[in-house]
Amino acid sequence: MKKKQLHNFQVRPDSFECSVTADIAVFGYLDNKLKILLTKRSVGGYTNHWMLPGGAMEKEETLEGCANKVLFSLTGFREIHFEQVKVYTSPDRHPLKRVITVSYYALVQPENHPLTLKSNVEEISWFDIDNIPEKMGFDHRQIIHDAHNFLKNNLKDRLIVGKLLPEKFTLPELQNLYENILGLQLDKRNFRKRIFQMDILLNTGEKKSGIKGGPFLYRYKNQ
Amino acid sequence: MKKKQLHNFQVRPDSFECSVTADIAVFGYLDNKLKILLTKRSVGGYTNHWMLPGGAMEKEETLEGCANKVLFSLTGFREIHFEQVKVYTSPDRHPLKRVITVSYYALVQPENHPLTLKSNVEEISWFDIDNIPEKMGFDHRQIIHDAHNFLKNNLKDRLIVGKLLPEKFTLPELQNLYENILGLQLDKRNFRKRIFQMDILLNTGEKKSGIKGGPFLYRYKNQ
DNA sequence: ACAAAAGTGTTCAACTTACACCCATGG
DNA sequence: CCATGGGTGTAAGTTGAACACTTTTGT
Repeated sequence: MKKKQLHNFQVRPDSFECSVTADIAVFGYLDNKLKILLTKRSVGGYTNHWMLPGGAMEKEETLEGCANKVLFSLTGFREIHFEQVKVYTSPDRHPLKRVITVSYYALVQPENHPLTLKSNVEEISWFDIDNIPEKMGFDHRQIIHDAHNFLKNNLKDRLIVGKLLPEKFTLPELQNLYENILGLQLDKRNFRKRIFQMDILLNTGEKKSGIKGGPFLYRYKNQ
Repeated sequence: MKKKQLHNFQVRPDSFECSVTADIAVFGYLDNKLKILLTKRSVGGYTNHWMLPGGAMEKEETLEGCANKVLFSLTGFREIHFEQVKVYTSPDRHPLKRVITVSYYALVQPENHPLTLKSNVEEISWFDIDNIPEKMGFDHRQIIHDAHNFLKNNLKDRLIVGKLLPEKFTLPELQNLYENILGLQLDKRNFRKRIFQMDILLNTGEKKSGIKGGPFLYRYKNQ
């Protein structure tokens, strides 16, 4: 006779276990477009699908540590700052076994992070955020959507987009980045006013050449 | 010879697994104070410590499902709305084994949810949010702190505090609730203006008796 | 009738939005 | 020299903050 399970949800040695992965939505800004970094893997499930870089947490690491390790391993990117976005726990989200995933987002400058093919990666590429592949592995389309929303919301209060631009950039470049993230047009004068009020930029005095109008180059204050 | 692990973080059948729990920060509003619901368990680790209601996810359920089940089992509360707050993955956060937890927050009216001692619960009680026990189980002190911040931030844009009040309430009661969550004093007239602008309240025409001044009772619009 | 709490408007400052022209540079 | 994009200011509307007295009810 099957023993009726007591309603005791304390963790016991034999509590159910599953694998845990970190999936990282790396955003970049390239060709005046907000991009997201996707890979095709040469091993595992979904080998023919684009997916976010991600991988399984191991015994002695935090998920943040895992995210760092995995991202380095799949892309070579190092010392990237992450933030948690959301947990996905649908029982059938992974074809092989029960796996829950935590999504992170990160911002990088593609110029400083050239793409190289590391082992187990078949393809790696930046995709326009509003033009990602139709069929993606797992629930990564949803994860990207949620991460993009998270980024939009963060843009409003905190100001975390420095990482997406090279050290020196022009104000129109910064404005275009904002417009890309938010998906809307901003007024040039009002945008500049807001940015200057924040008092976070330093005019280097240099002008960017090759562009009509001769825009000044700025960089973020502090270090 | 130990086989060197390839840097392949794909999920495999033998990928590391751990238990996953949901911990729920249930907020209530009682005696004009914002409270959080804590339990002492009669089984498992930390039996002498207050802790958040929570428990382990099982094979065929989502974490949200788990949170619902666990909360019902430990408190009898049903059909509560949750939102994810954060994931905690420190390898040594649980004394028995590797366990990661996802925290949720929920809002209830204590009047509608009388506390009863369910099985495996030794004590259950509402605690003032700014006067929680010194020693708590696991990292629950941190989790409560993060959940409270989450609630504060949510209060600013979305308006999700209806669940903390009885169906009919006075504006001073609502204001006191806001002040409790935010931890600051608000101007009566400005508060009323803001709330009325939102156009979410309906004046029932009734007055609450037993209180000098004879305040009107309001309720949220729609259903 | 007195004490306690509810209810009510206005002013000022700060911020947000809309809007048009001149200047610098590249071709 | 002309086309392209960069840079600048002001006025109107909106929002947020400060502030005191009258009305209602309980005791």
